[in-house]
Amino acid sequence: MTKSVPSATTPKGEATASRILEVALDQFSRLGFERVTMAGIAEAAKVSQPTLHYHFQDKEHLWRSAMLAVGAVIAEEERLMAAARDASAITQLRMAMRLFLQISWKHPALGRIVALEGMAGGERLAWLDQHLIGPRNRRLASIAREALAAGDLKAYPPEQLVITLQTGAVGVINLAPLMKATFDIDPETPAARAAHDEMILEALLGGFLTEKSRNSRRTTT
Amino acid sequence: MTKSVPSATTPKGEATASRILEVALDQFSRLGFERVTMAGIAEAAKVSQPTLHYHFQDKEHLWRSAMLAVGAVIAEEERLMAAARDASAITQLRMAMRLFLQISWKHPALGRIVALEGMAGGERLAWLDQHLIGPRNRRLASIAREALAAGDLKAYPPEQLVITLQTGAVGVINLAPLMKATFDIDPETPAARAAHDEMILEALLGGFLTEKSRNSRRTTT
DNA sequence: CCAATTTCTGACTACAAGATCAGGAAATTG
DNA sequence: CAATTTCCTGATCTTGTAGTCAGAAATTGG
Repeated sequence: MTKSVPSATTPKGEATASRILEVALDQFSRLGFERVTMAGIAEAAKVSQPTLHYHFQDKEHLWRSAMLAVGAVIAEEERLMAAARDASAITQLRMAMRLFLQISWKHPALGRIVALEGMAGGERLAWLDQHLIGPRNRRLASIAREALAAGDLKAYPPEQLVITLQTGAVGVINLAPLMKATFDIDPETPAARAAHDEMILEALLGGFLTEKSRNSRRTTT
Repeated sequence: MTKSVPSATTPKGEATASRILEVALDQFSRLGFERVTMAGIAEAAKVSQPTLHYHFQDKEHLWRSAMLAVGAVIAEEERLMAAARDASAITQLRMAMRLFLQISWKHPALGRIVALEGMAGGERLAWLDQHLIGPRNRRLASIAREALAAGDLKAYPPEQLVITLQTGAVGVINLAPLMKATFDIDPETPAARAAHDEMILEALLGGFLTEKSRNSRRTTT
């Protein structure tokens, strides 16, 4: 679009760029776009502030680059989902939830960013919707619609169902600071995490299943 | 604490102050603290920017005042809950969820702010925890613990359970802009809202109940 | 209707943060 | 190892925004 950045061509350059991206992703996801300062990122990445502008034109570009880094993770998820395209809709949905949890633990940034921008609206949400979450969520909704038609899901609007499942699943993960403040609990603890995963897959997802599909449950890792 | 604001003593003054509060609450909850500008609030409230400083010392105080305004709503909720202190824990929990939904629709600001600050951590979260959400959540958790002991709830950590229920319940409400962007759906529509409430109370909450308590369900409005 | 008090504003200041640029350091290449 | 290119930084500019202040406007009470 604009004069593309000298796009790192040297190992050294790429190393710094990716270090910056890592820090940026973490901060953006935890604090949101405006609360993050270029100087803060620079400091955490052990570079001077203008270096950020060398590798990524401006804050907006840096944000997008960080998002695309997460995008790679989603792509991976999609790939795994595609491998199971023949399975029943309800099986795909279960698998999607399991994957969603895995990813959310490994990259909490994604869920937090979606929450932040999804509440605010605006250009960044539009970009996220177009490039990252839109297609995925629409696909999930259509799978839910299928499952509903097959009588495996209770009869609720698939879009609301999908969003509710996801927000419920990542609530505890996103709100880790709140959990700490209110209950003095760290959800990242292996025990807490295991309990959470089971709770989401059994109780939360289970609540949306019909009796029929709940009984025919299989393969639970 | 500091020299208290001339604390509105004239009808005119109180009127503007509350108009400012209303605007501030809306903007803070939708955008988060830093994305909101004093000038923006002033404009929306049809006053000059220094007026904000006249009624509320600074941005921080304005934010807190706005939060306390929501606090009044929570207090009301607490009052209603207190009236049912004799009911079984599981009944109280059901009632709490119904109230939570009602409040969330009427004052979406609360849920959004908790989400925003609960992810970021920091001083404002500490303040929120202390003044608004902490006591309430701890009480809910202890009710959940009771219900669990009574064999009405599946055996998951009550704290995580409570947060998951809440985040699931408000997900669609908080993420209204995302629903619009991705699905072109407006969750505020009476139909969508009714479907959502039913979904939360039946499926979401239902998923966490034991068979025992699910069968003995009563009074559903 | 006048004086006192509260309410509000225009003009201004201070400062934080994003962005720019000239030039130096480091790496790469022939 | 010299030339060239990439990478990085200190210094500086610019802008947006919170906050101040003197005084005008409006409101209230006698």
